Amino acid sequence: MARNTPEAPVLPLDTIMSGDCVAAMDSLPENSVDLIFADPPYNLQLRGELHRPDNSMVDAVDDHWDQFESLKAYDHFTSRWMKAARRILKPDGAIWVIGSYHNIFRVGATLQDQGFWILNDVVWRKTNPMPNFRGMRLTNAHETMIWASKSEGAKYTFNYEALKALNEGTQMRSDWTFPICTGHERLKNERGEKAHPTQKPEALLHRLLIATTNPGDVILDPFFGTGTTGAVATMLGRHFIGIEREEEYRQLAAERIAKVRTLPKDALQTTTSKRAEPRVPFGQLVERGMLRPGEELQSGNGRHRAKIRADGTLTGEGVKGSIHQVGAAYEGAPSCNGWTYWHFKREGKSVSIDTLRQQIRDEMSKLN
Amino acid sequence: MARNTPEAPVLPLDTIMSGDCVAAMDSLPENSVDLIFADPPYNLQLRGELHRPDNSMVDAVDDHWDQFESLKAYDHFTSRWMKAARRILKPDGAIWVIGSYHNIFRVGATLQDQGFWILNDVVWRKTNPMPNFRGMRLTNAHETMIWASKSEGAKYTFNYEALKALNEGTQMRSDWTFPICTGHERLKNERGEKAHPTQKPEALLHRLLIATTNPGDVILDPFFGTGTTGAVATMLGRHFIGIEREEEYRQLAAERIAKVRTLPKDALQTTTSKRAEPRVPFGQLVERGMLRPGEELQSGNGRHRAKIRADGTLTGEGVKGSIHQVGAAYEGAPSCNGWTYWHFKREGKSVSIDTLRQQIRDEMSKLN
DNA sequence: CAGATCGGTGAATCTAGGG
DNA sequence: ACCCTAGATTCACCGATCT
Repeated sequence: MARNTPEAPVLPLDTIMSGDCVAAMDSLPENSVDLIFADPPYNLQLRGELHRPDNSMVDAVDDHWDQFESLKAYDHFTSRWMKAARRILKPDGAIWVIGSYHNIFRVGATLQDQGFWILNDVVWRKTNPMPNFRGMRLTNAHETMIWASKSEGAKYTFNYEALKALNEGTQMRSDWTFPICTGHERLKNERGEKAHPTQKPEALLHRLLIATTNPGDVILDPFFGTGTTGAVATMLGRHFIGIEREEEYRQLAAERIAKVRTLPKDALQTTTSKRAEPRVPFGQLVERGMLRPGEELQSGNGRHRAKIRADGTLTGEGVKGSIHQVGAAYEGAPSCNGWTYWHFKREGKSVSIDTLRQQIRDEMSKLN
Repeated sequence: MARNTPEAPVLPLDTIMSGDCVAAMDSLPENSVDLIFADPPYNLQLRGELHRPDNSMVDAVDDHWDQFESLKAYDHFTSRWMKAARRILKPDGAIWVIGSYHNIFRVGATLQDQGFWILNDVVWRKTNPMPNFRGMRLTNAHETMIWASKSEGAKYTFNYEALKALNEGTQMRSDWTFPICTGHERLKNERGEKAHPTQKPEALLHRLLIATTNPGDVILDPFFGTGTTGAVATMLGRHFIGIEREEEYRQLAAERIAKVRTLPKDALQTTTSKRAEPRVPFGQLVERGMLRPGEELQSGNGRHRAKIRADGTLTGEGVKGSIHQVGAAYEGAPSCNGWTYWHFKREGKSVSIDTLRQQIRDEMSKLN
């Protein structure tokens, strides 16, 4: 618990410090904060401009604070802030760091090198990531968070039951699904543009703080930005200490947090969202070996046949395409539900491929 | 393509090499394999197997030093096998490495340090992970795979359209959901126990090989285990080279792969990208009389017009140039795909000039 | 007013090939 | 090495406006 007593040196609770985060952390007493949440620059290495297929331009992260000269310079930066963070962390405290593949491997290795003990890596799956516009790679649809205690064997905080409750009674997994921060939650500047390029969703911090802190704990965020950590900490009855170099962000964060009211104790309810049935791509039946490339499907009416290819498309009678496209072409129809149209043979019987989809859905319904 | 000709040194295709993977890789010619898939040991306490960099003795010491030494040894091990792998990889080849939070950060950092260029990190979400029995942490429900090219700017293989097809028409994301390897797919030893502790599901390799290799490519797996990579590569018409130290695993893998049949060629064909299609100059439509000089084209949105000239350029509204240049100028856009932008009239209907290009391409494909 | 339509946008290492 | 040009390329969601 945080308490400013004569024994415990005074902490600047619920305030936003300015200046360089290393200097600011060095000014705080050692072994004094319960949790550190760090969202450091990712060291994205932009090349030129990127346009969407409709020719509109993508507003990319090109801020000066994300520019580093080399991997070595980034490692040096990481080492410095992490060492300062480690000093002020209580022995039983913990740290979270979020990043993408550009920086997270350097971050994770540095954590281990400094004696932190990794407890989990958590994947934030974005429901609505930005697509890969040029079709050159996979859609970058997740970010990685590392959760680590100060050292091996330390008694970290983990509210197992609370998380289990958040997850409707089954253990919380290491993959968390949330939308990116958009809409009214996204802070705007006076010009109506996004105020900060990388504002994190409050839902992410909500789960993280419920999981690994208790009411009254002190959470330090050395890259405070527009203060999501402070807003959620305040709402959940925790204390925060923010550090942010940019005056504009400090100002916005302070205004934002001033509006937040701490929830009454009994109000921390789970937001359970019922979801539609998950979409199952036909290709998954092939990947999983439920159907084999080269195998033949028959239409339910028995009139048509098509062969499965390795990428989950069908081919036959001069047509290629998805199960829906080929079904529609065969029937001369504008559209066709391939899931009910196509059948396969098992033990002499004709079975709808939809039964295989149902098997996968049954598995998936156990996930988030 | 893999071929053993006098020019290309002989590769031990579709075989399992024995011994230490570094020694085995060092015996292969440089720049010779298309893809490396590596599933290295995760365990950081590998003292017996690892060569200590300084040959110092490991005895009872404090935890921190012990952890540091073991990280150092693991890094050394990683560095060695990765360097050997890098030498035999073709300049336009790529590597995949799979791991968990115990080792993946060290692996990723080493990849970057050695000059590999990360293309994506991919999360394998397990539908049925082992629960965390003690309730002390989150259920560890995923593993991380890193996909990297040999160097920045290298021309890696990525079958974008095939993956999009596998995902039923939308871009494949960086999170892949599959069950862990169980049931009949899981190899058993004579005692009925699981033969290998970390056998990977074939579905994972199926997607990975469809995504980043072509039929005939050579895939090397330095930690072959029970040969999932070899089994799936064989099924998909790719070549493999396995390296495995344990006699028992080699034996099981060989038996397993011997039972696999390569899929027929037509099942292996996957959806291709337009980028791979032969280039057709617009002027050819004019030369062939499909469009006539002097004829007018309209933009798809109906707002603009241009006249065709005999050399296959367009003119109108004070602009001259290629179909792309004039479209871009009209729209005030940085670029424009003239093939989809421009339309002509036939029998009262507006038809995209791209349909004419397709006619020529269809003719050309018959010449092969 | 409900529903349809349209425009905007998000941590991105985002082209290929010929001269 | 650079320069230029052809031409390929997007998903989920939010909010404002229109019907």
